[in-house]
This record gives sequence, C-alpha cells and structure tokens, in this order.
Amino acid sequence: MLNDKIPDIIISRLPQYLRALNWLEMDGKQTTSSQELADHLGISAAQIRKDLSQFGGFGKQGMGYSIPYLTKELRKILHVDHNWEVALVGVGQLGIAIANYQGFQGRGFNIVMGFDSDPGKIGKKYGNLTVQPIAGMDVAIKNAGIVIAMITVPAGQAQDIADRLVKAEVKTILNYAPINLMVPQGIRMRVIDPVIELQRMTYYLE
Amino acid sequence: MLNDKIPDIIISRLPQYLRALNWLEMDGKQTTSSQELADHLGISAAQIRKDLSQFGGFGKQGMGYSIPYLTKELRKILHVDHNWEVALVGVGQLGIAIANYQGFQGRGFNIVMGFDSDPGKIGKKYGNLTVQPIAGMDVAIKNAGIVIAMITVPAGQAQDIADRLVKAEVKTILNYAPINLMVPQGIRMRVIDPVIELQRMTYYLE
DNA sequence: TAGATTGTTAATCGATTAACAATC
DNA sequence: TAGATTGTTAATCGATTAACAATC
Repeated sequence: MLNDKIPDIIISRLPQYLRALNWLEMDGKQTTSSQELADHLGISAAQIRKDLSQFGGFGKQGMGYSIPYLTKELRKILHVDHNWEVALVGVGQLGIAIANYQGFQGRGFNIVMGFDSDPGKIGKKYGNLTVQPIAGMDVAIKNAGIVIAMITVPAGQAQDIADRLVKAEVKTILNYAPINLMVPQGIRMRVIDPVIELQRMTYYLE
Repeated sequence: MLNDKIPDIIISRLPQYLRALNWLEMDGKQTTSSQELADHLGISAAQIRKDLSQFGGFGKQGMGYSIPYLTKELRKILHVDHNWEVALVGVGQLGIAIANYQGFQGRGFNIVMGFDSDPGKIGKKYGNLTVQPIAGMDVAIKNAGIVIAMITVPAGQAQDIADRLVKAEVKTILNYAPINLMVPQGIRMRVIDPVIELQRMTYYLE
C-alpha cells in the first residue's frame, strides 16, 4: 500500500488539510473529523478519509482525528517536519515583500539567501536574508546545498535564471514570473500567477 | 453543445492556453498547433483540442490555430476581452508590490482602488490607485460597481474583510491571506498561498 | 494532389462517492 | 452499551487518451 505511487492530485490536497488543521488548532480545538474538515475545505468527507488512508490510519473510529497528531504526520509525509532553506532570486518590490512575509515561518521554509543584479541593493537585509550579487548565485547556492528557489525577476529574465538554478542543482522552483518555464525532467516547477486565478473566475461573471 | 455546462477543470486550463499564446505571439509566431501548445504546457495535444472544441472550431485542419484569432476568442470566453476594475484591500508591502505590478495590464484587470486602515497611507498613489480609508470601503466599492477584489490584509482580518466585500456586492475575491475564507454560495474565492505550492513539491524531495 | 492537423467518437483510465462493517 | 466516525470496498461518475475520418 505504501509502496504504491500516490497520485499527485492527492498530494496536492495534503497541504490544504495541513492549513485547515492549523486553523482549527488556533481556534483551540484538539480533535476534528473528516466532516468538519470537509466543511472548511469544500471537499467531501469521504475523499478526505480516502486521501488520508493512503498513508495510514490516523484517526480513531467514533473519535475523529487528533489535530496535533495528524498535523505531525502530514508534515512528515510532505517533508516539512523540518525547515528547508530557500533562495530568492530578484529582490525587487515583490521579492522584498516575500522576504519579509511571516507566513513561511513554521510551515517548513526559511528564505536565507537573496540575489539581485542591482549593485545598490547588495548588502541590504530583509527578513533572514542579506542581498548578494547575482553573479555569485550559482556557486553560493550550490555550496550551501540549497535545493529550493523562488524566482521574482522580470519575465524576460526568468528562463535564464531557471537554467542557472538547475545547473546549481536546485530541484524545486517557485516561479512568480507569469510564464511557463522549461525545466528538465526531475525538476519541479510551479507558477504563481494571480491573473490566471482571476481569469478562472471571470468566466463565471456576466 | 454550447448550452452544456462546461466543467471547471476545463475552464481552469483556458487561462493557461491564453498565457502560452501570448508567449508564442511575442516570439513572433502567427499560428500554432495543439502539439506546439502541448509541448509548452505539459498537457496532451488531444486534451487541448478537446477543450477548445467545447466552445467551437477555432482551428483549420492541416493549418493549426491562428494565434491572434484564438487569443481573441479565449479572451471573449473568459470575459477578459475588456478590463475589469479591481479593488485592493490592504496596502502593505505586498499590496504595494501588487498595485505596481505591470502584469495585470493587457490581461483584463486594472487595480483602481486601494484601501488601508493606516491613516499615514491615505492619499498615497501606487500604480492606478490612490489609498483610501478602509472605513469608506463598502460604500466606495458598491458605488463604483466593482465586483472583483483582492485581499492583502493580515490573516486575522481577512474573514472580516471578506464579509464586508460580499455585502458590498463583490462577486470574486482573490485572497492572499493563507486561510480558507468562508463565503456564501455564488461568490468565487481563490487563495494565493505560496506555502501550499512549495509543500506540494517538497513531498517529492528527499 | 499529398501532407498536416483539426474535431470528434469510442475506449480507457482514474478519481470520487456512497455505503457500511469495523471499532473506538 | 449506544453513538459516532473511521477505513475500505464496490459502484458510479467523469476526465483523458487514442485513433481516425474530415478537411484545409
């Protein structure tokens, strides 16, 4: 069972469960049920139970799920039971906002390196990072063993940066430039593009 | 055929087609094929043809698709053949970065109103907006007939803001706070949460 | 005409749901 | 024990793919 390949569509829901659990815990709750999670997430209770059962039995019949326990298990499954060091490429207005954003803390990520091509920015500190020259990026990332990077450079430069990151042995890229970057097999890339989200919704407007 | 309800999973791919077409056009291309789009997007060519055929025959056998024509038709389908006025609630570091972001222009959105509770920010200009006091938000949005809003306030305030936006007759909310907001039936809400995207990928890391 | 690529059908594949025995 | 809720199976539902006739 655990050796079966779990479909990505199931994996994509686990972080949502984790976020909902976090929220319930802050509400002071100790336990929850598949039904309560379903109400919060707009997903059926059956599906939540089925998803979780791919990884083991985390609940107790009649009782539901312990929030701290299920949280811990989900964090293990998603490999966020420790913090990953993350590099940020492009320390413009958006990059600075991301570096200062508190929401990564405690959810598995720590942005510890930032790179920019503007000499005026070198040495400045935002959150946990100090801006370094982009020329030294490849070596710095490789030496630090960093495997996760966020791209916040203009769209025209994003593919070039992605290519360099892949050479520096980065395996996971979160891309804020609104283009589909080409990356080799084995490299995971996701795009954050607010316009895509908006356009998905305007279809339903008059 | 056109009267059938189109599944949301198909709608969710149309903005991606639009973005890929945009990119091909900037490369100087005049026409494309389902295969070329497939290569760019990591989606099968058959699926792209099937998706598009839900809305009509936009291609020509042997020739492929005219990029300007298909772009125009997709923009019509998604209702982004004109610009929507958008309100931004919370003009902090992230809000300012979004207001100044050029990527909305020409893709159907114009952020024309911004609200913040900090008196020191009132009257400041970012992109196409001037910051207004959040106390007047409800009336201002309703009077302007704005139906799309972005929430960039801290997580603890986001639900309250969402409730107020719904009362002001906003129909579509893009939420940057990392929580699942509760909104009534008929209101569309999507969350932008970079941590969710990262956690989906760390599952595949060692 | 020959070659290419669409639009569409039927077959396959996979995901979701309903239902309930197991059990806390 | 009675009530509640899980974990799991089987049935349903829906989405994707393969294949090809239509046609530019």
